[in-house]
Order: sequence, then structure tokens, then C-alpha cells
Amino acid sequence: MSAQPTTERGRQTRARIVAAAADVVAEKGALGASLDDVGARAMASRSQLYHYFDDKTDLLLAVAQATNDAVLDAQRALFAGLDTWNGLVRWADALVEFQRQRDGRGGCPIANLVGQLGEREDGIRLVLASGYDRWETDIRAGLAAMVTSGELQPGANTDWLAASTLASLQGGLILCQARRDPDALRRALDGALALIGAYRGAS
Amino acid sequence: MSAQPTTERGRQTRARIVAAAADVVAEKGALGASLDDVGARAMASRSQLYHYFDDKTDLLLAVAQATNDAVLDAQRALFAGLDTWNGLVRWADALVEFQRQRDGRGGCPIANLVGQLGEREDGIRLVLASGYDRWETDIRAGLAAMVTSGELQPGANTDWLAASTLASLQGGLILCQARRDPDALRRALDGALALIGAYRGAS
DNA sequence: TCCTGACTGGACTGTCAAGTCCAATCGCGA
DNA sequence: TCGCGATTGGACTTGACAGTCCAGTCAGGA
Repeated sequence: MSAQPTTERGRQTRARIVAAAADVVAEKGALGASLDDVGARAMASRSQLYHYFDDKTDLLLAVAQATNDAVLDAQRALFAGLDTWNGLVRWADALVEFQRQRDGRGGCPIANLVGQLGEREDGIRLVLASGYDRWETDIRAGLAAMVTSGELQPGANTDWLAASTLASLQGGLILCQARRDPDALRRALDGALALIGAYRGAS
Repeated sequence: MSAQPTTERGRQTRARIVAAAADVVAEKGALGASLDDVGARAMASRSQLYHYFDDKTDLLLAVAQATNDAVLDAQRALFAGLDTWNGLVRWADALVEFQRQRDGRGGCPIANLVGQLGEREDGIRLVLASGYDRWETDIRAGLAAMVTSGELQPGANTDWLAASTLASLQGGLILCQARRDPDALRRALDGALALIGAYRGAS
């Protein structure tokens, strides 16, 4: 069984390993990432890796959790504004702008892990699914607030709209990634916005 | 340079290798698929692999092309009906039903390859992007026919709607794959249908 | 101070996979 | 039939990587 660090030094070492592993996985893929790479980047020896993690799969599980946190934390400020139409538009604009800065490279880190490990590591798949759940919940909360404030009509199905919006985002990111074309994400999100916009209050 | 087969026997061997490789890649992932696995499944020796393909990357390129063809060919009959609203609904229903039969497993084979190889093999990424282009083109052609027939309003932007629909489908498939929940795809496609539906003729 | 458990260093092993090589066989065209 | 290029068999080389092992060092509590 992998040991939980009990000292401050141990916590830092474990955190360094996970951060390094996330980097290496992003760069070389989950299967292509070697523990030698991870150890070198984390300035940690082999025994440290096996002190804190059972095996490579256990480490990848931690990487999946860290990836969820990174993706969602990066949007935290924008999520807070999702309770107004303008905030929703700003969120979409920011996502597109981010892809533009990266020239359409990279796609969604969570989706990449799903593609690499989703069919082969059920535990990791579940972690990634929980990341999507959190994402969808944040979107839904914003839409629900817009219903409460009257900015969206009371009849708007926020469960469905949130699910559909996250799907548009994820699909837009894949198309953007495959084509290196941020406009693909732009079109996808414009579709999601148009769908939500159909429920805007008459006011 | 990899040799193109000139005899019938050679063509069959090459085809057997690509089919076997596609199977193994689907099962174990692109990096996890070993040439020994592929050779065994294709009843082909190591020299046969290297006779028809430069290296593993070259083989994976052929697998990507075969995957495009498989995904699009499987929908060919449904694509033909995309020129009516009912045909569009049937297409969506068939995609959801297919995921139900698989218990939400597998996701989109093209998207899985993007996640595994998109950031590391540019040639393969381009092949996969061309698969998406063909897919989007088929959807767009159906929508354009609906505009021509008057089933959609003349102002409907078929480029945008096709791109947005494919994104909803791809995103729905990823969410379905991560959660093992075909309803995630259902909600995503319902979003796409609702967006298109907003442009249906007044008739 | 000293003891103990947490933590660390790094060599070592066994396995497996990509790619090479050469000899052998097949079958079409002259 | 004969020659030759296309095709095939499979052993071999080389390197990389996951996981093991043991001998340490560190630091906080008694």
C-alpha cells in the first residue's frame, strides 16, 4: 500500500512527484511517460516514487486528480461569473482566447487522459468522470442562478443545458486540437450560447 | 521506404496487418499495442510488417486512415438520410442506440486516437483531422439539402450548424465514455437538434 | 541524547518491445 | 522451364522500463 506522507518534507516530495508526473504525462502521454523521466524532473529517486505510490497506475490516478483540479481551478474566477449572460459570454471568449494562445494545441487535458486510459483503467476513468461532473455542476449552478434572477426563463432546463454546453465545449476542444483551429471551438461554443440564448427572458 | 504490395497476395497481407493493428490498438491503445501482438493476430511475421511499413508510426498512420473509413462507412446509410429532419433525428437516435448497446464503452475511435497521438504525431493528427472534415462535410451536405428543400430556413448557416453539431456529438461521446452513460450523448445531441430545429421552416 | 519510524539513494533484475538481418520461398513473365 | 523481384520466416541485437532491494540518512519525541 502506498504511504501517505506524515511529515512536511514528505508532503512536499509527494507533491513534487505528482506535479512532475503531470508535466511528463502531458508531454509524452500516460504510457510514454517513464518513471525515470518523472523522477528526474521531480528531483526524486526511484524509492521515493515507490514510497508514495504503489505502482505506475497509482501515480497516474494521482495525476488524473491533479489534472481535474488544475483544469477547474484555472476557470474558478470565470465560473463565478457564470450567473449572468455576459459572464457566460466572457467564459466562452476566455476559453477560445486560451486556445488561440496555444495555436489550438493540447486540447482538454482531461479528455486526453480519457482517450489514453479511459478504456483500460477503470479507476482513473471514474476520477476523470468526477472531474466532468464538477465542471457540469459549476455550469449548471450559473444557469440556475440566471433562472432565479430572471435572466433565463423559468422553463429553462438547466440540467440539460449544462450537459449540452459541456459537450459542446469538449467536442469543440477536440476538433480544435485535431485541426489546430481555435475557430472550431468558437463555432461549437457559439452553438451552445445560441441554445441557451433561446431561453433568455423577454425583459 | 515502405513497399506498396504489387501482387494480390501482398495486398491481402497488408490489409490483414492493418485490420489486426486496428483491433490491437483499439484494445490496448496505440502505445500499448506491440508489433508482436499485431503480427500474431494478423498471422504475419515480423518481416512482413517491416516489408509494408517503415516503422510503427507508419503502421499507426494506416490504422488512423482505416479508423476514419470504418467510422464513416458505418454511418454511410444514415448520412444519406440527413437531408430531412426525420433523417437527422434517426441519425441521432442510431448513435445513441449504438452507445447503449456498448454500455457507453469505447467512445469515438477517432477521438481516442487524437488523445493518444494528436500531440505527438503530426502526420497522424492530420489524417484524423481529415476524418473530421469528411464527417462535418456529410452533415453540412444534409443540412444544405434541407435548406434547398425548404425544410430549413434560407438564413440557416449550415457551415456553423454542421460544425456545432459535430462538436456536440464528439463532446457527448467523450462524456458518455467517461461516465459510461449513453444519456450524456442523448442530451448533447438533443442540444444540437434543438439548435437546428430553431431554423426549421414555418410550414 | 538516543531511538524509531519516516524518508531517501541508487544499483540491480527480469521482461518486453522495436528494429535489423539474412536466408529461404513463391509465382509471374520471358 | 528459368530468373528475378516480391514476399516470407524467425532469430538476434539493443535499449528501455517497471518494479525490487537494501543500505543508508533525517528528525521528532521520550
